Amino acid sequence: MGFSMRAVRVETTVRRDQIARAALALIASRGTHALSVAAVARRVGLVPSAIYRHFRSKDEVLDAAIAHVGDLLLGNVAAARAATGVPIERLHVLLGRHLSMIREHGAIPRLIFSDDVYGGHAARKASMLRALRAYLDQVAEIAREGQEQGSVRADLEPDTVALLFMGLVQPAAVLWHLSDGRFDVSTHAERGWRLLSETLAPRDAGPASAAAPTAAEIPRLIRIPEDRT
Amino acid sequence: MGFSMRAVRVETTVRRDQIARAALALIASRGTHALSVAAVARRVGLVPSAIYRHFRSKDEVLDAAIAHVGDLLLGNVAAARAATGVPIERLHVLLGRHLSMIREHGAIPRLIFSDDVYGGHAARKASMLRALRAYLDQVAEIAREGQEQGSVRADLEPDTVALLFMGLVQPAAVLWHLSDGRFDVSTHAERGWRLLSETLAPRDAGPASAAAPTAAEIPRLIRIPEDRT
DNA sequence: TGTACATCAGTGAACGCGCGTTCACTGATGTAC
DNA sequence: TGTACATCAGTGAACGCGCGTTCACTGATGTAC
Repeated sequence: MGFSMRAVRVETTVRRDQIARAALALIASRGTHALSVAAVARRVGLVPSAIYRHFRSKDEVLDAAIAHVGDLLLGNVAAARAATGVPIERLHVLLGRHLSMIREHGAIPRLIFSDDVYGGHAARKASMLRALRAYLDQVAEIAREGQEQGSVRADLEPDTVALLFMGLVQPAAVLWHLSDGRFDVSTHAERGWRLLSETLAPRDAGPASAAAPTAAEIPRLIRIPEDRT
Repeated sequence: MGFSMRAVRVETTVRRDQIARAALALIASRGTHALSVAAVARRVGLVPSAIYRHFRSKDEVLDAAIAHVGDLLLGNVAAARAATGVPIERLHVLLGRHLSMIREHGAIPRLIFSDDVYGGHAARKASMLRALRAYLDQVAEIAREGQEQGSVRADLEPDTVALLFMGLVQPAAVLWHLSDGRFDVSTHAERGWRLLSETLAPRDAGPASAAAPTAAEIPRLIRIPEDRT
């Protein structure tokens, strides 16, 4: 332990990936201020200055970690799609995967809210927003599929469904983290899901609300106008 | 501008409050890593070392800011209670207040997720959890009042209602921040609220779900076991 | 197949900056007599 | 009412530490001939 040995040379495409993963793991376990170049290097088995062979700055390492988060989220959607063809069940599977992702990589919410994202360059904030939006769009898309086949109320705006879905996950994540894992995420998720799926299901008899607008006349909510930069 | 002048002497109880507010304002506008002793001092009109006449460390300043957040949240509940006596309307008013609080003091979510809270002493994490829990308890209490007078479904666990309420606010906060205010919070909130209030309302005819457990047999969700420290 | 050279990942020492904190001091406000 | 002293908020210089980044170097891998 602790003795030094020259690390084996690895090509930069592989190292970049290792470094991004190490950065994300560090944030997950100890927060973004634990994300030092030295810590990342140690985790990968390199000396701090070696990081600069693969990234131009610490900022770029963070950007790579953020991109990795986006990949993980979309990977969950793909898995949920593969698991079942029934839209409602897809959402249920996705919920479960998202929650267990939080239990493992606590990183996501910490990254989203971290000062490094907010305070950083506008470009980084935008790429985080893009990743989140892509995820929400996927959830909305599943809701839309449900509407087409009649298992989801037609008067709901898919984007609203996506946001409610996100609202099922986020508070759970906050409490879980703050309580050091003592908050019972799965029980909350089950109860929340029961209510959400109940809300999504079409009413058995008659229109739910006479004045409910149709999907067509509701402007999109998640489509945020692009930044002018 | 920029010339120096000895600050007028103010007693420490007042200064402590000024400093806590300044710290929160700084976090709100520029994130927790903008919370330097120097920045806080400048904002209050003091020299950095003067902070140490009122707090033993930067950590204590942060603790004071967190306590202030708790006060703001509970203040919103009191205002909602004062505004109307109808439980459902109270929740609606509270939602509106909470959202405009986010628009002004972006600080809350940033603080909750900040590394300073997570990475800091367990005591700080615990006090943040306590503040949040107190708020959720208040929301649950309002839901319970609604159940007593029959305007909220009796088969819902009040704590679940509180978490769903929080779930209405949080994603909105995230998107609002990431999009630099371009995400339409109030539209999302209105749609989400319409669905939530619909979900809370008792079904007109018959039991919503035959197997739905009664409130009495559901263990409390938000009552997280105390830490053993 | 062998030799010479270019490429590029890894190393460790050194730098400079920001920031939290300490400390001896100043001077105004409040209190004791 | 006046004088002497204690208290305590405010000051500015200085410290030490952590950390991102640079740079000249090493040495293994790949390529040209």
